[in-house]
Amino acid sequence: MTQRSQRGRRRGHGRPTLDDVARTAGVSAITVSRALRTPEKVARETREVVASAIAKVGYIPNLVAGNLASIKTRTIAAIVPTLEHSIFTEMLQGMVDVLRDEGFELILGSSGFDIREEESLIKTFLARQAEGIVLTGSFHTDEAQQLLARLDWPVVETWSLLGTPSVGSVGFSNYDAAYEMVKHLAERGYREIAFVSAVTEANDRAAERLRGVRRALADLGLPERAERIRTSEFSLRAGGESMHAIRAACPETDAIFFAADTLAAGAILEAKKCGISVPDEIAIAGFDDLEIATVIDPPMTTVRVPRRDLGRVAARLLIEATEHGFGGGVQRDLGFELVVRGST
Amino acid sequence: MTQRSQRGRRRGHGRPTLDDVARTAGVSAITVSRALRTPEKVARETREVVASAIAKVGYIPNLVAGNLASIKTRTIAAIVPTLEHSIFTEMLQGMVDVLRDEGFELILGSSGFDIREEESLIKTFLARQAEGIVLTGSFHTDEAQQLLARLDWPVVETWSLLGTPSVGSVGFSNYDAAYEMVKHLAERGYREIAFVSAVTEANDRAAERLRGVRRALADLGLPERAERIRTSEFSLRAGGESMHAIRAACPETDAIFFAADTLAAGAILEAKKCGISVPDEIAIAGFDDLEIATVIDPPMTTVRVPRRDLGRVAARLLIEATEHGFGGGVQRDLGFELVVRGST
DNA sequence: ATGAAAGCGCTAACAG
DNA sequence: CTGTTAGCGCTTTCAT
Repeated sequence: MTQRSQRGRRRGHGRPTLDDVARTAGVSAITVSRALRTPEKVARETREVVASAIAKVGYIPNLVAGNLASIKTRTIAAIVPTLEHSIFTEMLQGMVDVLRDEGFELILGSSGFDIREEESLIKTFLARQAEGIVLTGSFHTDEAQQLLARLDWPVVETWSLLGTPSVGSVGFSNYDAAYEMVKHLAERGYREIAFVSAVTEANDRAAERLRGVRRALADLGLPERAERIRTSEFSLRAGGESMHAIRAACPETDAIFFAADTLAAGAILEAKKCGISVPDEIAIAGFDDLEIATVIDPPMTTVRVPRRDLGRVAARLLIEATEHGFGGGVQRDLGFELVVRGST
Repeated sequence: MTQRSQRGRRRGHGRPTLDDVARTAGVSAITVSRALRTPEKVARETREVVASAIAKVGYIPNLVAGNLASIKTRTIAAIVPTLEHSIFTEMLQGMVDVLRDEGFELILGSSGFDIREEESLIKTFLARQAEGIVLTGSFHTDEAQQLLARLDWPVVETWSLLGTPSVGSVGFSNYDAAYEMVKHLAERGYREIAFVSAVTEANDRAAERLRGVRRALADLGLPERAERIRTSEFSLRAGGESMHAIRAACPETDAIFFAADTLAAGAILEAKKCGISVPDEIAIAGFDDLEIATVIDPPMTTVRVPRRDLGRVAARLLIEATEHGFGGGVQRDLGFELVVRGST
């Protein structure tokens, strides 16, 4: 029927194609294509013939060819800083949940908190024709930013509301959240407050939280001391170590606000181990509201952030953008919630 | 030059193509392609002309077209049960690390511990021409198994060594690990041992661990009581609840082996809260060796598993298989390590 | 070192 | 409801 079958294959993987199905069903290729993608446009009888031909030859559609022909890939890319923090993987789970429902697939990249690597991943995902890209935060390389702007590629930023990505931002105010926490600590009577964050360079979330802490300290007339503003690795152990370091440098410190529950939980565990009473000797606050915040003793005051919804909303925005166009760039403030528990 | 440019575009996304670059560089499309993929086969001078043409028109390669033409996608798919357990996301981080180095991309699926959903994801990833698939465990639907076998598609199974996937298995013996832990508990003098696992249906890892526990109890002449063999949700809270439930049903229980550190940690935290002494009143053992096992008080006896390496080795096996063929199916036992700490 | 021609396997466009 | 034709944008094959 086709040239290919008469001359024998010269390229290709040798697996059955639409043409093979069409030939054994006695219809044209486009009819098979329709039977698969828009069955309602194909006669019931034809559909059945096609279905059995598909089964007979063991046909599996080649979406790469379909994607090329239709200029649509139904693929969304996401770039997260790491797969080792559950806040990001929970967001990804939210994304995957809605993408799957809508027939999209997820290509995943992990940048290691390095915006140069992020840029490289973006380029790869553009070449792979991802129909949308989800980024973490709003801080990227100039080149990445310019590239995406020039191409007007659909982009959603998450965890922050500071950027102006083409499709939109889905996040909350890291500044406000940090500000609120310091305010809460002040209201509880703590005056010698320390702040520990994990990564800060090229991380606008961390930078905003720090800014919020500083502003709140200033507004509330509380002392800010450089020895009490620290960064730390991301681990339970590092949380405990930071606590000790701060208490060594500034023994009068009465509260520590950690920018991640993992750090704060590490501090609470370490405090217990050393017989340091929380919150009497030192108050501890976290950020994220991981499950451990609820079961640790004392339960931890923290900031609840809607990580799974971040992913869900980001995915929905992007899908809608690819299907109905986009413009302007929306801002979805999913908010945060100060959760006060016994550790402060 | 081309038909397309003379008649105006009728399809396509309108972005610059290889032909556009070729035209502005005054060379043929294939030369541009070579300059990009095998620069050493193109004259220095030509390369430079091409490079500036690429910059001038703002060309971005379309890998979908390239993939179709070359019948290679440099894409690997992974299906994990959930993105909410760090053991799986750490494995994924390991995969991503080597895939990226080798110029492969990761398409991600999350099955929700449902092998029917896994089957559906497999079909999608086949259609998307993933060059290899990484699965979790060796228990899949019959249809999925038959499909993969019939197509002889490159598959690696992780976390288990029980299956016979086309490329190989990367895991450890869940049976032996559980057996060893019970043996350890017995050696410590515990005789009334409980076992709590998370999901068990369609989960060969959990099933093997249970089998190992039973066999060990029998071999060591220890009592096995149905009330002490439980399944539980996966959370810290559920770990604590399971501990209480077991102690209520069998007060003589002197040790609980949890099939996940998260459960065990929840039990230790809850025990402390209730003034139950670990390990004196009840010993607690876990599985995974998450960081919390090292910082909790008392530190937790557990089984260390090489999650990151699981991903790395799986990725390498698959890449090698796609590049140099495969046959037989190798077995990579990455082992486990019993880590004895203060909780037993 | 460079090019022409012929696909890769599918779908959009336009009939009928 | 079904078919024909012409690509989608790239790489393979075979020349030169």
